[in-house]
Amino acid sequence: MKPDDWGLKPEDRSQKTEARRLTTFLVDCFFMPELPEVETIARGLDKRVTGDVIDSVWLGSKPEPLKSPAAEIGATLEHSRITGVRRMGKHIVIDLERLRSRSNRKPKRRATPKTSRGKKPQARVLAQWIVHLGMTGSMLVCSPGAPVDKHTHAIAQLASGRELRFVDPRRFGRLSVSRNGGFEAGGVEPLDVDLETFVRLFRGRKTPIKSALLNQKLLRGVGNIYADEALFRAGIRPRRRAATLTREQLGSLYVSVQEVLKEAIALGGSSISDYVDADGEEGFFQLQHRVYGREAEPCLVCKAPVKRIVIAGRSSHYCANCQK
DNA sequence: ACTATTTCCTGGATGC
DNA sequence: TGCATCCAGGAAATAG
Repeated sequence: MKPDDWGLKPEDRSQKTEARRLTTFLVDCFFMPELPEVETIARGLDKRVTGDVIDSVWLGSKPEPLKSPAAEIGATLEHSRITGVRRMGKHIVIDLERLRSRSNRKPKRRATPKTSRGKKPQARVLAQWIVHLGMTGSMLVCSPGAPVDKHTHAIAQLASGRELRFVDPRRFGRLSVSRNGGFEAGGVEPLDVDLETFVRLFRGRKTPIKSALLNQKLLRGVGNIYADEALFRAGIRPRRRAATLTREQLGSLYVSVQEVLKEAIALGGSSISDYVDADGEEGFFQLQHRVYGREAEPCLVCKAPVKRIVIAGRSSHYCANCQK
């Protein structure tokens, strides 16, 4: 898109705006992982690594990405079979089934806990590997020979001969394990929640609706981009206090949030197949943003310039004409 | 109990 | 050319 297409003279745009647009574009290239991206990545991983066994684990020396003690992560992941990969909020949850180690198998120790004795023949010790991608994190399924990125923080060697790698240059991502498989993400799933529960989330809240949408303890999975997009579609300004929204507006927001997320998942799902492969990083189609990153560009509905303000330290984009 | 603000972290772009 | 500064983001920590 060239300046001419926007109907604006180049001198109308400040250099700062230009720089910000460029930055937003670059951020886009990283595919900031919000709910739809994480969903797509989790599905891709599920297809690739479910059934495989983690033989051994290497963890990097940088402490930030590790939320659980390194020793605990290692002990939990090694000798575990991956039974599935799914998404909870913005978290990737890798379900694990602990396998008895070789040394334990020899003495034929009784593996069945007393509580379930007689019900099931073999004990299934469940655990979970929880991954949060932060801003720039990625989970790659690689061949062992693939060059190791310098920002690699964890490598799980799989019995199939492949490796599952966690790479994150900015180290906002987090790794942790849940030894009993009881990870709780907090908040409700935007795509599962019913309208009544959704409406109740915002009752009596004085905080701007944008902040409430970003609060993972209320709704989990919505990030800065999809919050802006959902509010635009619902015709609600990001600074509106949550409690002041009418029931009708909340209903509209409910629909918009689900619409935006579902559309993004559909787009991701159709093109993500190679994203998690180190060699096949083709990226994936993204939902056409209507306001996010479009400061000073004409609103796609009314042509008024899109505004940018800062809420809770995050840039927020909206059309002052279409959103009330 | 809520809400608002600050902090962490890097790489790429800009400013002087 | 180079060095300092800014900026993006999620969530935990801190302050009010």
